[in-house]
Amino acid sequence: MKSTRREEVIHTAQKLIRLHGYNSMSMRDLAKALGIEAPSLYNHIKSKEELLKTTCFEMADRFITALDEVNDIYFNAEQKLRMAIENHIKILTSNLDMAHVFLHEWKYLSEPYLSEFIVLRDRYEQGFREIIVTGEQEGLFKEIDTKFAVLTILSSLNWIIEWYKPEGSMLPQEVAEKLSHFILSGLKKETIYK
Amino acid sequence: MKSTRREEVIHTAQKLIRLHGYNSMSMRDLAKALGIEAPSLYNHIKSKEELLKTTCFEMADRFITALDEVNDIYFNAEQKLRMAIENHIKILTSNLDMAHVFLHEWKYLSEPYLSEFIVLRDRYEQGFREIIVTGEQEGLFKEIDTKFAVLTILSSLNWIIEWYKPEGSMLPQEVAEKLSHFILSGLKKETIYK
DNA sequence: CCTACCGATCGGTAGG
DNA sequence: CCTACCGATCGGTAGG
Repeated sequence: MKSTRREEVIHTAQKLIRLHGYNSMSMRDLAKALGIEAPSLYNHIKSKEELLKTTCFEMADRFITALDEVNDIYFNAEQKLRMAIENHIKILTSNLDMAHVFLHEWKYLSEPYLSEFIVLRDRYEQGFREIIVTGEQEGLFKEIDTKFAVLTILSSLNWIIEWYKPEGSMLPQEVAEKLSHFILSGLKKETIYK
Repeated sequence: MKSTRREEVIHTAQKLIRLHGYNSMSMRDLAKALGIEAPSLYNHIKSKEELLKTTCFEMADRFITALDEVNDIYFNAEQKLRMAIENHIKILTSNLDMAHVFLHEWKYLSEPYLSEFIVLRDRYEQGFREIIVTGEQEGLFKEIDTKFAVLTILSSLNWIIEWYKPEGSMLPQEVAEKLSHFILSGLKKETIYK
C-alpha cells in the first residue's frame, strides 16, 4: 500500500486531530509526528484548514455516494434502511480518525466551506428521511416524526466511533445487524396479546 | 433571579465554549463578552480550566443524583427507564450550554480531573445498565447486549442538544415520550402474526 | 477592576 | 526539506 507524502501528512493529521481536537493540534505537533520541521509541511498542503476541509468533504462524498447507491436499488424500505445502516457503519469503522473529524470537527470550517458542508450533511439526512417515508407509505413503518426518527437513528449510529475497536472481535457487519434490529424493533419484548 | 459575578462569568463562558469550543474560546473573548478586561477575570476564577472543570462536574452530579432517585423508587424496569430518560432530557434541555460542555468538551480536562470525570460517567452508564438488566430479569426486555443497548440509548438522547430549541413548541416531556417510545418499540409496525 | 507586561506558542513566509 | 524569522495571540501575573 503505497501512499504519497501528502497522503501521509493528511492521515497523520487526522489521527492527531482526533486525539487532541483541531484547534489543539499545532502544525509543529504534526510536523514532529512526521519527523520534519513545521515549515516543511507547507510543501504538501496550503494551510492547516486544508487538512480539515479535505477530510470533511471526502467523508461527506463517501456517505452520499453510498446512500445514492442504496436508493437506486429497487428494494423495500426495510431492506433499504438495513443497507443504509450497514454502509454508514462500514464507512465509519473503516477509518475512525476521518470519521471523528467528519462528525465533530467540521464546525471549525470557515465560510464558505462551512455552509457547503452543512448542505451536504442535510442532503444525506434527506436521503434517510426518504427511506423512512417510503416505509410508512409501504405500511412497514409506523407513522412517525420523520426528522426526529432520522436524527435518532443517525445519532445512535454515529456513537459507535466512541467505542468501536477494529482489533476487537465485533465485525462492522455484526454491529450493523445489532443496530438495525434495535432501531427496527426496540428494546421491549413483543407481546403476544396486543 | 440574582446571580453573583462569578456565576455570570461561568455562564458566559459556557455559552462561548459551546459556540467556539473550549480551545478556541480565549479569555480575552470571555472578558469582552462581560465588558471587562481579561486580567479582571482572575478575580473570580483561578484559571481557564476551572471553568471547564466546574461545568463538567456539576453536570455529572446532576445526572447521577437524578438516576439514584429513579433507582430508589420501587417501579418496574420500563417505568424506571422512562423516568431515567425523562430526567436525562430535562437536565440536557434546561441548560444546553452546560450540556454541550459536559458532552463534548470534557476531553480537554487535564489529569487528574479527566480520570475522575470518566469514573463519574461510567457510574452513570452503570446505572442505566442496571435498569436494562432488571428489565431482562423481569421478562419485560429482550435479552440483549446491555452495554451496547445503553450506549445506543444514551447517544440518541444526547443528540437532542444539537437540534432542540427551548423557544420551539416541543416540551422536554414530549421529546422524552417520543424517544422512550422509539427506544422501547422501534420503528417497525407491530405485526399481528408472529 | 485596571494598566502594563511576561514568556510561550501559534500559523505561516522568505529564501535557499 | 531546512534555517531564520514574522506579527499575532495565548493564559496568566505584578502591582495598584
